[in-house]
Amino acid sequence: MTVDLLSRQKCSECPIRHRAVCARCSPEELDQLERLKTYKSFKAGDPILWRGDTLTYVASLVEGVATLGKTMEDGRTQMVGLLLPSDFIGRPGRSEIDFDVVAVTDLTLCCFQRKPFEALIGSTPHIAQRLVEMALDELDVAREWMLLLGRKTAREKIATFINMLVQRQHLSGAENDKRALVLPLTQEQIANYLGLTLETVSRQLSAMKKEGIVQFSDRRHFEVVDFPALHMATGDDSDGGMLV
Amino acid sequence: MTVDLLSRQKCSECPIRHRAVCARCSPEELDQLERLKTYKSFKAGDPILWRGDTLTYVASLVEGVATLGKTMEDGRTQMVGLLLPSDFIGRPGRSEIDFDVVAVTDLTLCCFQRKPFEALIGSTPHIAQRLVEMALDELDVAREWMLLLGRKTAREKIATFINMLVQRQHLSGAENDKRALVLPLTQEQIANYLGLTLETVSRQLSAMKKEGIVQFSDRRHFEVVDFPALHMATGDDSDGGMLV
DNA sequence: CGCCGGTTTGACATACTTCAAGAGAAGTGG
DNA sequence: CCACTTCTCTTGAAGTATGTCAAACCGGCG
Repeated sequence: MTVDLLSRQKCSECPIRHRAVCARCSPEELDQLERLKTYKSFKAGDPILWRGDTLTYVASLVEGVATLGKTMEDGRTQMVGLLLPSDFIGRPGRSEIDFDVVAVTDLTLCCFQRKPFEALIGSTPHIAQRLVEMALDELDVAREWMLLLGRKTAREKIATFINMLVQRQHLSGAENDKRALVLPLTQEQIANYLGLTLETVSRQLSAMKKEGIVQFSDRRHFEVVDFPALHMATGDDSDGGMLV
Repeated sequence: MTVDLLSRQKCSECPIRHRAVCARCSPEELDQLERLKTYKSFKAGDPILWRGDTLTYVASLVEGVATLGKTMEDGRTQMVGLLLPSDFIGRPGRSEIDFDVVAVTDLTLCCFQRKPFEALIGSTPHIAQRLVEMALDELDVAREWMLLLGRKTAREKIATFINMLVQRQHLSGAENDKRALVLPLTQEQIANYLGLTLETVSRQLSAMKKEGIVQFSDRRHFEVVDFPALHMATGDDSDGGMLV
């Protein structure tokens, strides 16, 4: 369920200020955005957008986790993107969205009406530039995932997935203990992300626990014990980046 | 092997004029591009760019077919994109490319030095806009393909692939007989595109021939005989778009 | 003609799925 | 605070789509 918050936080204090679409904006440009924006909140499990919905607004994910997914008629589903804070939802230029966006945790969006936002793109090149950049980054990620989906084994998929979590979590400056990781997804969701069944995910995770590569404190929190082994298991670059 | 052609064709007579990055350009903007561009030709099988190469130029594919691919150390490879005329190669803002680009047929590129091109993006919004649009389109395609790679059966993959060929070939206004199709890839390449082995591709194609869904005239030319059955076999929207 | 890349076909192997049952957590309501 | 339901995860046994290995074929091309 949507909750519209009236309170508009200052963009300058926004946690995703330097990574979102607005990253490159000058103070004046930021002012324009600030007048346009609204916050919306969603509870874990809430659908944010359904495939085929008219896209009246676009948004930056401020806090929380969401998934992009596609579902076939018989129920098979494939997650095609994992949205973390600073990621962008929606596409200027298209009025319809082509997949489902679902809140995985409680989350809040920074929304802009699509039309005015599109106008802004035309007039402020900093946003357009950043948008191209973000789209191309996502494209790289999507292509990396195509390799994973098409060619990697179950074990490699899991290892790659964990490795990605590690990197994205570090990147976003969440400076908790370097090794403590939050797993926002259920195993069924992981399965949908990796093109596997939940049973296979469970079995592979158990195996990696038993082998001492990862260790779970509870269902949602774990840490990587053996990084080299994890890298090894991804199937990527056999040497990989030396330890963090 | 690269051949640099000196002759600069008029942009206004270019076959991909209205679909490539330059689609939206005004005559004056086109002039600027015209001064910047060079043509390069490649023979079938030539590598155009290797993963890790420095990206000194970006380009539009004018004629021919190329593939984007990723290869793992042990040789497994996954094609992550199929480039047809008007598609764009390279990404402004990044100096390195993250996958291999290979010419499948003889082809010609319309190249721009990356630096001047990036400058142009800053100054002419029409190019930036078109670039966002194209990047987001590619992203949609990539995500559709993720569903295919992660969840579809071999048969659904093949059917979807053929269906895509049909649509792209029609779209690009090549007005030969509506049903006659050119298959630019070998079965091994198709396999790499679909996350299968060549044997599976061969078997599924044979099956579809036997069932009278498609028909081959020679190794590279075929036609779809039974469109409804083809749609059915893709696993998408069971009704699908009524016949063309 | 004989080679060579691409394709076909068969027999066999296996990684992953499917089906099924049970055990923990975790939320819900009295 | 304790039953009761509902998720989520675990583990096993059996099935299957697809991969692997191997041989033969086919059409071009030098």
